[in-house]
Amino acid sequence: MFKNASTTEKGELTRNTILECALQLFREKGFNATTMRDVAARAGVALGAAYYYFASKDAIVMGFYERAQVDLAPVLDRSLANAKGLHDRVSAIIRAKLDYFAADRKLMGALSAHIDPHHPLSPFSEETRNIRDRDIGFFSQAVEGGKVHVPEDLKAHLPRVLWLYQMGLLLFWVYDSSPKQERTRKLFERSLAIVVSLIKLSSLPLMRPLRKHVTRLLEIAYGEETVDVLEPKQ
Amino acid sequence: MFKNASTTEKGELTRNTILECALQLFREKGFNATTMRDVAARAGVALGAAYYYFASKDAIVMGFYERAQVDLAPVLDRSLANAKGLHDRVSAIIRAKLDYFAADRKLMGALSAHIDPHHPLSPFSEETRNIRDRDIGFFSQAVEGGKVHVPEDLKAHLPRVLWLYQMGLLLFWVYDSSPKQERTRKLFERSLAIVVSLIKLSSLPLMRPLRKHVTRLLEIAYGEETVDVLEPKQ
DNA sequence: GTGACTATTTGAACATGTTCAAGAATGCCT
DNA sequence: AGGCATTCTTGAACATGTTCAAATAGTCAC
Repeated sequence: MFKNASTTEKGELTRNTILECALQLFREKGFNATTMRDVAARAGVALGAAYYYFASKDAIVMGFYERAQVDLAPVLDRSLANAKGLHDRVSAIIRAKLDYFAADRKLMGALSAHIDPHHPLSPFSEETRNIRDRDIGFFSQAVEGGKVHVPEDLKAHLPRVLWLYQMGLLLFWVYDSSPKQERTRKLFERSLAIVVSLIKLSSLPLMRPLRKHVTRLLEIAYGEETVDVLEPKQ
Repeated sequence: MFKNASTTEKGELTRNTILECALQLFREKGFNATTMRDVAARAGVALGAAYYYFASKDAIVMGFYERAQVDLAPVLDRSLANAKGLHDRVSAIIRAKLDYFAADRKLMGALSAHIDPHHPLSPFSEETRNIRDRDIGFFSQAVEGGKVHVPEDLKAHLPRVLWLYQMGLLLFWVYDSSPKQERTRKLFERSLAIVVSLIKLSSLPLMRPLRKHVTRLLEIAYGEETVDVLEPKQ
């Protein structure tokens, strides 16, 4: 998500300098209080250079996030390799992220402001699909190696549901003003226990009607309904 | 949520003129494409006058929302008076809102952008507590007159949960690009059926452990934990 | 009417995100 | 070396949200 892919080492160096200086300033003064003029000055370039490499102020944060995804991939692979059950695997993924982003919690708020799926920086947008799909991929792996039998109909949706669950948690965490975000920690522990229990219960024959309802709901929400759109209301 | 409460009829007139003209322009051109200079010009006042009455461009939308709450109150009272069961009562409340805001769906997006609870325009902020509590009050009424037995521990939280459910739905609706937001309609129907079923099931003895878990979770999320903060993990 | 005080209105100025035409630097080919 | 194309850099200018000192209008008491 940057404006001009540098084709030279010199350009790459300038881009990285701008990115690093911006992140420094964001951490020191906050995203909102840092101006692009501040960034350009610290990087020792002209204001226009910042815009040559980054489409907008927000896009700098996206640059950070994209790099984070690259950094995190090996960490997540390792975490998954070391965790056995579904609970531990999902927990490991989310913890790895909370740890990685701990020093930049405030900065994450600049990303979380983009709810509109049409905004290029939104977690739900077409432009960020690549990041999203890779992230969801880790949850797929968590489910696959989680030693819990998940019914096929739910299994198709579960990685994305877990991803949404994670996004909700991260959002709560970003704005959690409790000491060391302990509220998020507690919420995480308890909610994950419930989520995993519900997943385990989902294959019970007793749960089938509810499960059908829920998967149907997810299809609607994702805009991925199957052909029975004229199905009569039950 | 306006900056200067008008003490004169003249001031009140000017404020309303600015508000009406702004809303016109927001509907015609969209919130983002409308400038405060556009607003001032259409209202026939100076740019500074707009800021004398409204703290910011966003605050104009909040002015609209506050007025909507006033408009909606009698509608919601009537809707509740005409609906009998919990499902119908909650449905009536949410439908009334979807209907009222139908012509201004895009404009609602300007409000929904404020996730940060510390932002004065956020649905979760201290500044909007008054609006929030009144809205939650309607859900309390829906629960009270809904002819469903709700266990006491859950009952304390249910109006707020239903309010959150509604906010999620409205958010989905704001960004729903399907024809006539039919996806929202389907999601609403199905999800409300599930929500009401879960509420009905909540008083079963079988559900007590889960219910305890969930109410505990809600307490954490709201930052309203009771004294057993040192409770050992089970 | 005058003076004091308050409320309202004004528009130039400011702050900051963003744009863009022009110039400089670099690399390749003849 | 010169010419050309591409990339990078610049900073003035623009757009728009916002501020604020000064001017104007209105009210009340004397």
